Amino acid sequence: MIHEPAIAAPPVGRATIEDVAREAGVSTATVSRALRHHPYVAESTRQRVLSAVERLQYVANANAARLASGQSRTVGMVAPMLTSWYTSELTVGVEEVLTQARFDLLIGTANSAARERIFRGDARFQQRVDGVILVDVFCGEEAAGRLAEMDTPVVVLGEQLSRLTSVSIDNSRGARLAAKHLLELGHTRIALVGGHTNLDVAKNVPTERTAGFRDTLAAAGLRVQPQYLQDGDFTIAGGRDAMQRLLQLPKPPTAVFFLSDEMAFGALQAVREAGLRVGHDVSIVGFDDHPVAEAMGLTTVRQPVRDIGRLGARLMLDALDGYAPTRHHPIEVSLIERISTGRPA
Amino acid sequence: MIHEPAIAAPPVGRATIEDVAREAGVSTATVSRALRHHPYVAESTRQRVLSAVERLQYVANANAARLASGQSRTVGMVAPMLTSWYTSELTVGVEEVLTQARFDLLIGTANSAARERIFRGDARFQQRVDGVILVDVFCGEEAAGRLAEMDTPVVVLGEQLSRLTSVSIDNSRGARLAAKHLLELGHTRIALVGGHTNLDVAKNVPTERTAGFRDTLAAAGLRVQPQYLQDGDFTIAGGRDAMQRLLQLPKPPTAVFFLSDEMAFGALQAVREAGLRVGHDVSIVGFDDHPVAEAMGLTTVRQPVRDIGRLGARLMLDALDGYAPTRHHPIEVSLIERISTGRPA
DNA sequence: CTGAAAGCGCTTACAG
DNA sequence: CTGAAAGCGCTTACAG
Repeated sequence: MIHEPAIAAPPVGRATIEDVAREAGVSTATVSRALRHHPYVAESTRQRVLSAVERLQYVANANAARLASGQSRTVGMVAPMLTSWYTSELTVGVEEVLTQARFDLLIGTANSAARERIFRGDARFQQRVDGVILVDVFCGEEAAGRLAEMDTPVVVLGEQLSRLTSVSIDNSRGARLAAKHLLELGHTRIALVGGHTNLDVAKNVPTERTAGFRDTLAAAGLRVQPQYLQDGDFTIAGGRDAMQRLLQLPKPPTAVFFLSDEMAFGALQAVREAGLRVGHDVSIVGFDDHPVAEAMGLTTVRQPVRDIGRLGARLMLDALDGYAPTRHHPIEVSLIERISTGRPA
Repeated sequence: MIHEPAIAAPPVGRATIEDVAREAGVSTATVSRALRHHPYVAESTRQRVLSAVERLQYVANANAARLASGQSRTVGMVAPMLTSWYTSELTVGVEEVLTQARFDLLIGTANSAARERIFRGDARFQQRVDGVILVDVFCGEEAAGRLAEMDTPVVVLGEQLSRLTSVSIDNSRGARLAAKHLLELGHTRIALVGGHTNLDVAKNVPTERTAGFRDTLAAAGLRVQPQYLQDGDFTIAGGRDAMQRLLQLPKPPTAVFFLSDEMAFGALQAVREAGLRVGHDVSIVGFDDHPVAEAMGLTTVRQPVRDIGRLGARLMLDALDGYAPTRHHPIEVSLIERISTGRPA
């Protein structure tokens, strides 16, 4: 025996805009307008719609909305080394702002092939997104010019380009702060550990930091001796190896500036393994203010990575709103003094 | 003077399925089938469609596809403390697998209100996703039973629940490995630093680890003295404070087990600040194998967090494919010996 | 301020 | 194996 339901069954699955329209006694067009804060909707009508929405637990189907409006409400982000601390942190900031504005984030890795295509204006990526955030892609002014021509807004993070909206720290200034700190402590035998081999794209980062550091030393009449220049590969292990090489020198440096905190972490370990005391026998300065840096007592140049991501996302939203003066947004760095630096022994 | 284009202008914007159909001389239905590896499409037809797709640089509009098929191709993930290392790492693993399968990931924070709603089967979240991955939500068997009744598949990460598909390490076993290691080194004055205040939800983690650790000590006729039990808040700073308290004891422990690497990082610093040597005066064991642990020389219980995320995502995809035997998937932990542990002085 | 209707670009029974 | 056509759930000129 089959039972007929006594009354019409409630709609299975989620309520649609039509259910809301019926419930509120208006058309679907009005529901759509009321929900998107369209002007020219009578306040009383809006209230009726809102209460129907509440009763029905209505949530608009994003796919339908996007299809109908032709807006994907999605921002693409292209970055190298997705799993690095830096990129994760940036992503968290971007995601935070985007999510709040009900935008989706589509993440792509920037291997060289992918980058090529973006710069050529390949449709595949652009078609799916309303705008693109480029992280540490370092394409140069020429490619940037082409990107500026596209109808898809572009925001660049980590580099300054004259024709694109961009957000980045002043790498040179950060390095100068580090140099100044070491000079003030009285160091003269100063080493610098950077890295190039591991960086497919972001070559300007080591270049700018190295230049800034040298400038400040030069102004004090000092220079980095060739044997005090080491490649640390921008990895923990590389930093450790570089530090070991420095310690084995006949006349080791009394202070070392590492272009990233992770390299400095490796160095702290190397110093300890050598039975020396950090901040005493050797002073160490990093760059980043990695979450673990405080616990390690590492003096470092702090860059607010998550804030950079947040600002980048906000600029993208502005651009999508049509309000987008193309300009560069510099972000402040600062020196955080901890126990890894001290006067030379 | 206005120039008429000599030939029809190429379609502005992206190619649609209709353009492809025209180009290939078939219907849109056939294009759709050919592209989704539908059986019953003649090989020659498929080839023609594929080459038209290539020529037109066609990419299907995901919004339209999702709307038409009724599948969101989106998986929701709910986790506490989105910015913690653990959650980020897990997310990377989940995202990796999902992206590969062309699924989107929608992330939500599991504050208590949000969790409440999920367990009540609130439609808002579920409506937008095909399935939900719950991270460290620790809802208990009762709520899990309700979740199991839903038509939306659920995968739980970090806890074992009888009626849900789940992935987690054996916390007790990890702690036992740590205890065994310290016992074998000859330690008897052993402390344990856990934390409860900072953990809104994942209370079973400290509980299970603590129990496992005590069991192994008990089997050796030892126990953790009350003054050797400290709360480290599961933060770096908390670990440091806890270590300082332990070192100030009239008879400090010779070894300390920290229930997380981050707490252990803080402890390493405290030991160094006290002028003592890690692995010599005090042995320290962590839990996680955080990316920085190796550089710190920290002996720890390794859990493959990213792998857990990957497996969780794969199980979700299986469930969405209809192949989903509900069961628990245990993940192996292992002890990584480094220089932070040694024989008691 | 509001509604009827077309349309966004796909997918999928249904019929052949 | 393939096509015509309906339909997914919205948005948006257009007309009132």
